[in-house]
Amino acid sequence: MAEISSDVIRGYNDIIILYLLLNDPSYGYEISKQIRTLSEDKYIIKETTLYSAFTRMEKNGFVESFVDEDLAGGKKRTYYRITPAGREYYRVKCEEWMLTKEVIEKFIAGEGRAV
Amino acid sequence: MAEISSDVIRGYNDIIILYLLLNDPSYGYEISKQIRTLSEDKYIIKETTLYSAFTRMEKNGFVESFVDEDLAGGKKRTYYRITPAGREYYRVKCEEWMLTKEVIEKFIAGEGRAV
DNA sequence: CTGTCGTACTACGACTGTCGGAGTAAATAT
DNA sequence: ATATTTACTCCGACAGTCGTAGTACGACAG
Repeated sequence: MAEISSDVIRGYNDIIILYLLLNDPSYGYEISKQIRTLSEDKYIIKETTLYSAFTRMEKNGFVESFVDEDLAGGKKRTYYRITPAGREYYRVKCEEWMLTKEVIEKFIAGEGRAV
Repeated sequence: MAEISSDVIRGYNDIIILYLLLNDPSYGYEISKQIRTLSEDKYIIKETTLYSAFTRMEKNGFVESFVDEDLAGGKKRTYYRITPAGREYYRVKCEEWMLTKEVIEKFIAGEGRAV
C-alpha cells in the first residue's frame, strides 16, 4: 500500500492535531494513537514531529499546556488545550486546504481525467 | 482571498510541473505562466522553487533538459522533457495525493461537518 | 527475577524544499 | 531613452520533519 510521505502531509500536521483537540484537551501519546486509528493506519505521525508541533503551536498561542501530576505511579502527562486563536487558525487552515485541493486537482490525473 | 502557503503546496510542485510536461516539453518561464493561469492566479510558483525543482528532478531522472540555441537574437532557452521514470513518478504521486486527500479530510471541518 | 512491551515523553543534529534577494542580459513595448 | 518582459542563475537562510538515542515507570510473560 502507498504511504504518505512527510513532504506531502507537511503543513497539515497542525490541523490534524488541532482537530483532535477541538472537543477536549489531550496529550501526545493519545493524539498519536488517534491519528493512526482515524486514518486507518495510513498515517502514523512521528513522535518528534508531533511534540515539536505542540511546542511550536504553544509558542504561537494556538494551544496551552497543563500537566497532570496525579497519574497512577507518580507518572506525569502533559495535556494540551486548544485556544480561541487555535480555533481560528484551524478554521483558516481548513479554508486554505479547500483552496489548495482545488488547485492541485487541476494538475492531477485520475478522477476521470486521462494521462 | 486566502493564499496558498509554501508548506501546504510543498511536495506537490513536482507533480504540478510534470503535469505540464506530459504532452510536450516546456521551459521554466512558460511553465510558471501556465501554473498561474491554470490555477486562476491562486498559485504563483516562485522562480527559485521552479528552477530548483527542475534541477532536482533531472538529477533523479524524471526530466531531461535540452537547450534551444536558435531563438531569435541568439538567446537560449532550456527545455525539459519528461522521461518514462518521470511519468511513473507522476502516476505514483497522483495516487499518493488521492490517499493523502482522503486522510486529511477526516481531520477537516467543512463539507457538512460541524466544528 | 529478568526481559520485553507499552506508556509518555525529551534532546540533538541532519536534511530537504522553499524562499528572499540580488544579479545578468537580451528583446520588446512605450 | 527607458521600462517591462523574457529567461534564467546564484547564494545563503529558514522551518518542519526525521533518525537516532535516551529516560523512566509499570505490567506481564517466561
